[in-house]
Amino acid sequence: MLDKTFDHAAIEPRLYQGWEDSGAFAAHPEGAAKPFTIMIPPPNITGSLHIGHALTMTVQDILTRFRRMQGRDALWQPGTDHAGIATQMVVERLLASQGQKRREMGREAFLAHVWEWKRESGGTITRQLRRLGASLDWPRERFTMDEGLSEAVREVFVTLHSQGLLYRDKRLVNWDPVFQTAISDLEVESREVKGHIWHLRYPVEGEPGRFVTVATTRPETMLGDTAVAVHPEDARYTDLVGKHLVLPLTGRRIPVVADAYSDPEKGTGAVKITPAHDFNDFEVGKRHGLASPSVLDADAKVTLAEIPGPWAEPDFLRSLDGLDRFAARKAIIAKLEEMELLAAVEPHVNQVPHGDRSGVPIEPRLTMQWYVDAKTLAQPAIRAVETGQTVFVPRQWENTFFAWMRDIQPWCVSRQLWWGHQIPAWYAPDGEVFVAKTEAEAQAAARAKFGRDVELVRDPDVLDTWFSSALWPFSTLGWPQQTPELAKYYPGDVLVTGFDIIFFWVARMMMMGLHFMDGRVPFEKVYIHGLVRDEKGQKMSKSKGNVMDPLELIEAYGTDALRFTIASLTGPGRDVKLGRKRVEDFRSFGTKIWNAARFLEMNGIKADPSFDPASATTPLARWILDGANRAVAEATAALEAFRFDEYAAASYRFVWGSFCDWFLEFAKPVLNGPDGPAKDEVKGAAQHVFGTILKLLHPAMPFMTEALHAEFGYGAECTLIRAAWPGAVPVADAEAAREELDWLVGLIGEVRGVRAEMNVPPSVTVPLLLSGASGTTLARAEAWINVIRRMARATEVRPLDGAVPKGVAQVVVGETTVMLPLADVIDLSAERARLGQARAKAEAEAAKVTAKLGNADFVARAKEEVVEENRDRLAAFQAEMARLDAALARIAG
RNA sequence: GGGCGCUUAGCUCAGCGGUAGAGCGCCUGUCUUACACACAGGUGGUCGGCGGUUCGAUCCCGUCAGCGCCCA
Repeated sequence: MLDKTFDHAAIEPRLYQGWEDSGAFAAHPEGAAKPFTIMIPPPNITGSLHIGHALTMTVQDILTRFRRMQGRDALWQPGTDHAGIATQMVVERLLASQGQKRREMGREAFLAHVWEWKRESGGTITRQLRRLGASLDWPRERFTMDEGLSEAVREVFVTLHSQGLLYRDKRLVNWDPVFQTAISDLEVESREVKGHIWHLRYPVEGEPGRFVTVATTRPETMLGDTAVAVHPEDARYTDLVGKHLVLPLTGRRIPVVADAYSDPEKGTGAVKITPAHDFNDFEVGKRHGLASPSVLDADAKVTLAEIPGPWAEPDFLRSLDGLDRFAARKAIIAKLEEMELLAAVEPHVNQVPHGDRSGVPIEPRLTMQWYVDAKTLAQPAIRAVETGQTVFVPRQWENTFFAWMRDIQPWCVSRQLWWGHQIPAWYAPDGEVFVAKTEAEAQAAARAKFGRDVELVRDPDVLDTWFSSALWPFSTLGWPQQTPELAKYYPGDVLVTGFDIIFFWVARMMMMGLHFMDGRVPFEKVYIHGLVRDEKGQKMSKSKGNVMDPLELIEAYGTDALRFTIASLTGPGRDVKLGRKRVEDFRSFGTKIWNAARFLEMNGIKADPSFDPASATTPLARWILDGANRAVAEATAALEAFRFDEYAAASYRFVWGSFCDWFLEFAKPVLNGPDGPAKDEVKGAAQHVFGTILKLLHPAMPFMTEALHAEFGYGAECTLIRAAWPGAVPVADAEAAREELDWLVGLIGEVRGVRAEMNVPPSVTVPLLLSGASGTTLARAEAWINVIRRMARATEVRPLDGAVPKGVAQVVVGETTVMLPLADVIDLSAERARLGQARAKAEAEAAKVTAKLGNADFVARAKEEVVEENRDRLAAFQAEMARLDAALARIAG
């Protein structure tokens, strides 16, 4: 006996264990089945399951389970990401709380702590993915820093370097003063900050009393100014171009240069150029051959090292040495004001770049870093999307991808961190660099170069975390070894992710995949889903206090409820607004299925493989079998098209709206009746369709469906996951069955409607008298008498013979007028009003169609079938009006 | 400033050239022997505004407005 309710807390973990232990999630590279591959976006090892994971992983698991049931050799590749900065931050903080400092303990000891931390805490997210029911092939789990993936990283680094696509360069980078590392453009976010624009007066050399006023938002960098730029066509400054100014404080002579970068409309039209501390100024400096002294160090504190004396204000400059950039700003402004060189101060809202992890303003800093030539690698990736080798779903995201890729900048891949893949480059004492997979190879190269052994020092930096993530689609399959997995599962079928990492990850996988896998894309489709927001559409954040914990929802409502809710809300290109209430609502659907199962069980219905749908003879069996066929077709098409909302809706509609609301009710009289072929057929159809329902819903609701599958004997426990996805079964004369059942549903609906409107209590049952009924209708009424009695609260159904009884309510069903004698309860004027209303409605519709058909243009130009359809509709409305007129006439007297 | 998207019933959203739909909510009944996480019935919309294309526009085009996101 099934329990009264589905005990998710007890059943879900047991079934998951069962699947995992029986190898149900395993891919079979040795098998012949067509593969279906999804690479998990590797969660950070520092992470724990949040609601966004719940969305993306549910979507991936639905696809994986669906394709697996279709007979595909499904590989959903699991793994985690080492997450350089994030992890280093977490461990460093942990150590700090124990009074230990990273730099004091040294690199080796620190890394040992990180690995230790990973062993203890790194498995959190993978345990939580199991709670979500994710059918990942766990024995294949990879980690971006495991030995194999590290080998792939070295291989790629060395190969790109040898191809000239990876190089060292001294350029401006985004420097994060908190983490003391370079970060990529993508890790920088622009934030609005209220600040000021300061107007500084720089004296013109040799013309006492003459000044050029420059406007700047960063006065503290003026120590590093090496020019002032004006627009070449700015008449105000034409005579100054080529002359020199005397930079206050340092006393340095700096030229006035003409450069179109200076915007005459902005500020004063003259702009100070600080090549070492501003990306635009750096470009200007290159064009004019300017020096680029740095005036801020790794901590973003003032350094005088690159500002040679003699200085104009030596005491003041010395007081700045080692001062934080913002303190230096204050000091310099005060000093310039004192010197009467501050012309004006205006309030201003700045767009200030911030480190996305540290949250502090980043500092452009001139350093030597490793770069990947992204521009070159991007070209094949752009072409692959243009030609449809990789298709984004929804398509509009391709624009986002193109916009980024067509304007891509060199990718800075080195990071001044310890946790990550250490760069495989070694330096000789003279600075010569040797890039090699191992130190031995680097030594050999050095020996060949110098003719003797030299002492090599390895580059201390590590690679950007996204460097290894970019290789994920093939490194996880064993590359650079040519493994059977690599041969079978590359390229992947679909990559599922949010739009926020199209640049970070999708674009880079495309570049690396195409480059290292013989021009083959890493995945054929990219499905981009929305963000999870709260029920008001607000982004979830800890500070707003509106975060939802998926694990808490799972505990409260069960995994299936959460997953089905997510599927229902995941429409195309839309964010998912999720509230607790939504999950609670959709849990009802699971309960509904559970109760239907209990009903089947108490009627002795269980799996019966001997039942042949093609041999069904009763309209009821044929109708529900045909309905199941249609639901399967809709759901399958929806899943093929990544329409998770439609998949959920089609399943929901069929299960609740057809199977439970009508079929089970229609079946009750038969099931309560005598044993025999009719009962056997209803039971056969019921178990068959219920089996189909379990399969249909398994991708979205894996646990309850798997439990019921075993309970009803469709198969051993934990075998539904491998059951064949349902297809259409042959059903004889489905059309006729549909017509008959539609009539029945229509009749019951109409009778219920009129009874409710007339306020007839359910306890009052009345006969149904048929007027104008065809032979077919009379035969149907007789055949379904027990159903009609029960569902339409009727005592009997018979043709009207003789006079119309006093006080009837009437409804039109097709050609028939159904009369309900309600002498005691009927309100004649209300009934007249009701019929009048129905007639008015039919008349209004008829008028609309008449007008349409009266339009010569419409008849001449519209498609023939549309015209025909409207003629049919007009006839139907007119017939209905006639019957309603007759009904009104009957009660008139 | 550039780009993308959204605006349909009280709420959340489907539909996207030819009868406006769903779920939830709300209202009215009902503990009808699977289910009150239920059953039955009902209420509710000039499909953001204005133009255009078309025999016909919620749907296509233009424009305006509001909202959201991305990039500068």
